[in-house]
Amino acid sequence: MVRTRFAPSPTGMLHVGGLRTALFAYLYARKHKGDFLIRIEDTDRNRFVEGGIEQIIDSLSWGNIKIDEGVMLENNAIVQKGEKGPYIQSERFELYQKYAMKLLESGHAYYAFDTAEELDKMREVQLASKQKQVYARASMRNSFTLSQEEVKNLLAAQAPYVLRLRIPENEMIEFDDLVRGKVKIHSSEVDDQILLKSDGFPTYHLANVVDDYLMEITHVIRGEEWLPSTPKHVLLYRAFGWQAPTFAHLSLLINEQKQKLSKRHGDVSVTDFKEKGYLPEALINFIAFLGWNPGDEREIFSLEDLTSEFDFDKVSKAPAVFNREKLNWYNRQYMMNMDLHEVTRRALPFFKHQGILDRDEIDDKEEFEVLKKIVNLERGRVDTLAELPAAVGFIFSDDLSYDPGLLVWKKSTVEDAKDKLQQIYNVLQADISEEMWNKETLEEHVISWIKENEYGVGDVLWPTRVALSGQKNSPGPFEIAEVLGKEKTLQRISNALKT
RNA sequence: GGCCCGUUCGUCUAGUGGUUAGGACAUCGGGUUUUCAUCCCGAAAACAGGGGUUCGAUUCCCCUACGGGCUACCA
Repeated sequence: MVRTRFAPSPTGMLHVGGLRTALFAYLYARKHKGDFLIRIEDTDRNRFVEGGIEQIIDSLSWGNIKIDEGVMLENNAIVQKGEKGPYIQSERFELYQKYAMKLLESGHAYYAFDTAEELDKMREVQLASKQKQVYARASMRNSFTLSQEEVKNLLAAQAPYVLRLRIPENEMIEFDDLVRGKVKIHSSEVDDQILLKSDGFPTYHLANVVDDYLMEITHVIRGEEWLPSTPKHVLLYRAFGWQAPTFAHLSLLINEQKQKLSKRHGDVSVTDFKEKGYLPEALINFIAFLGWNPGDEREIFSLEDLTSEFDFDKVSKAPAVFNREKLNWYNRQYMMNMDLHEVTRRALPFFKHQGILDRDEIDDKEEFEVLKKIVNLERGRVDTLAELPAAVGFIFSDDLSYDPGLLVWKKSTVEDAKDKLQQIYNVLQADISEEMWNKETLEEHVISWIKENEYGVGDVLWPTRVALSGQKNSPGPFEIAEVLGKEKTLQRISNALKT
């Protein structure tokens, strides 16, 4: 039974890199009919952000990543589900104490009483003498350098202490990584990691290992930044006598400048992309392809497709640049190919935001149908949902202001343009009833009328389109006319005649 | 500084000893189209460098360079 987990700290927004890590963990679990769980790693009380947990889970569910176990949201309230809980580390406080004590008893952990200043000094000296930057066990104040008596006294006097992991001497620590293969690090490079802080809270390393074991996690899927500390984790599993899970360390997401994706250089959080009008399907598809591919030339993958095809043997080791252009392309693909009703529904909040609508839900069926047509006009011409309201703004504007010269097609003249507009006005007025007013009928009729009169198509259609849109570039005149309806269409043509 | 990880077109990548090194985004050119967008066709564009191993290296090994990560009582 495969069990994977995503274990964020509640420090605020979910980073797109975090979304990708969660996605890969989710996909792997799904593919193997296992469970995907969420655990909150809030052992650092200084980094807690109010509402952080909700936001992260919210972002995951926006991306359609379903949580099987652990921390989730129900009616916007945090709930925990599953047999292995609690799933929030601050609620598991005693547990870590207990396991830390076991390590102490078995000699894998020891007391250390050094102050922050002493540790700073140690590092300073090491740096100056070009020694390794690891805890100098032999020259600091700890179970090794102090007598049992002294340790006992310090403890009795309630002196602050930490528990450190005793790293074995002169040993090559090896582990297999699903994306990197065999990784080896010599124990002399590994620090005597603090396991229990002086405030009694565990560090990531202890809590992570204890929880992954207790929650029966089979595959630890996380970012590359954890690779250097994995030997500590391997040693911890061994010290406890537990079998270590399988590791998979994902490469990082970087920006165009090849640096770690960060807030300073633009959008990084999932909410940013949601608010910019990206479709979750597009973001997920794009992000999955940053470091993974199916091995052939297909590019459009639904979450279901990804679930069945994802595997770590096709995950690349190199970091990937988060390229906005490609994301935009994906988003367009999804906007164009998604069911119009659905796209429109999702665009509603953006229309509201732009003040075109006064609400983000529409119950009236007819009103919604009209909006669908409006959305359809521009959905293939914009990158995101957020750009839609502005793009269709001309539909809602009752007086378009544009340079009359814009009505003139190529080498034609103002007079000719107006002549054509007057003629088309008459034709539409007389020949096409309200009932027959749709783009197919309009096009059929107008085009044959143009042919009969041997007019140039552009000579008629260009001024008509400009009269209806007021813009140099826009959808075609028949599409716009359909959305506008007969009355408004004629009104706009007549307005153009007056310019 | 030390350790670890990485390196194929500008970008995402395919490729696992013998290929005209393929695709996608972006770019440029052409076509369809009343404009834009779409669509179609085409072009330019890459194996970081140096040593090995081999009949033969993008592919395997080593070194160098470059990039990144870690080096906290943060995760």
